[in-house]
Amino acid sequence: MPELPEVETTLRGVSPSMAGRTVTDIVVRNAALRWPVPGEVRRAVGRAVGDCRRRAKYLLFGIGGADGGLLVHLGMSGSLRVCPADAPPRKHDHVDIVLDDGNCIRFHDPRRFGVFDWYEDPADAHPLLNHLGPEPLSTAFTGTYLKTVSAGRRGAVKNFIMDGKVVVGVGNIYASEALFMAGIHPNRPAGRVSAERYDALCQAIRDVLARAIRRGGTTLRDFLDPGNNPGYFAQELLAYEREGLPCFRCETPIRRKVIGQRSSYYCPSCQR
DNA sequence: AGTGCGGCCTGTCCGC
DNA sequence: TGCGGACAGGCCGCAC
Repeated sequence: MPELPEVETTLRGVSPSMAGRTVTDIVVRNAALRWPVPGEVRRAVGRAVGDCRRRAKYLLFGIGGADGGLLVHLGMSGSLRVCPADAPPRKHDHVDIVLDDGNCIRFHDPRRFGVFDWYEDPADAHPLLNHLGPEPLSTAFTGTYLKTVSAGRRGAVKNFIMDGKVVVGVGNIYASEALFMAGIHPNRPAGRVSAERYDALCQAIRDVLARAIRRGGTTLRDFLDPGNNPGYFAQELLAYEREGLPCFRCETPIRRKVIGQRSSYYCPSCQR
């Protein structure tokens, strides 16, 4: 389940194979992703890949001279890998970006919650991107910002930090982790978290995401990077999927509770 | 405006 | 052993 660290890991994995290469074909085997893959993606054919970057959990592959590029979201079960273009596709290998060196970037997504689309410059004007909040690892993301935006909000702080309009890239795993690190109960109303504790939460979010990126992401079940390597952050998780196990801080059993339709893990003693 | 929830998907796991 | 159902979850879009 790719969250920001897994998407960043994917970007770092595919970028060296893509940048500067010319796209010779886009092969769409199954266009029925979250939204139909549009024919416009073929605008990349015959052009070179330029700037490769990430915005939130979206991968943006700029295409030289096309005033736009390819937008990819891995959804819940998507992955990209680099492989020979003539390698036989596996089940759920829906799209290939074929490159002029004989390799391709292959998009695989069993659950098809992913997105493969074309964007026009500037990418941030794309309907999927134009409402997004700040990047958690940018200087715009601060405790003061969280405190300001949360004013009057009565929903759970966990849902608040998972809201892409507030801050992007904080998914279910890292939300639980950051709230544990900051000692904040996931169910606490967002508007009732103090400025000091939002400073701590901001720091925890930055810290957990940065460490997870360094470990190549979190492999819980099936995440593999483009070179087929798992991420090594799972062994550093403090709360997520530790229901019933002792809290590392106070040994109280970690509890699981569904908040906003998602499993949340927290220490009922340390997190208030 | 903020909040909550349905829906999209398939692989995996659990209980009968 | 087989089978149905719950569950996993990012994020849009809708209803209140």
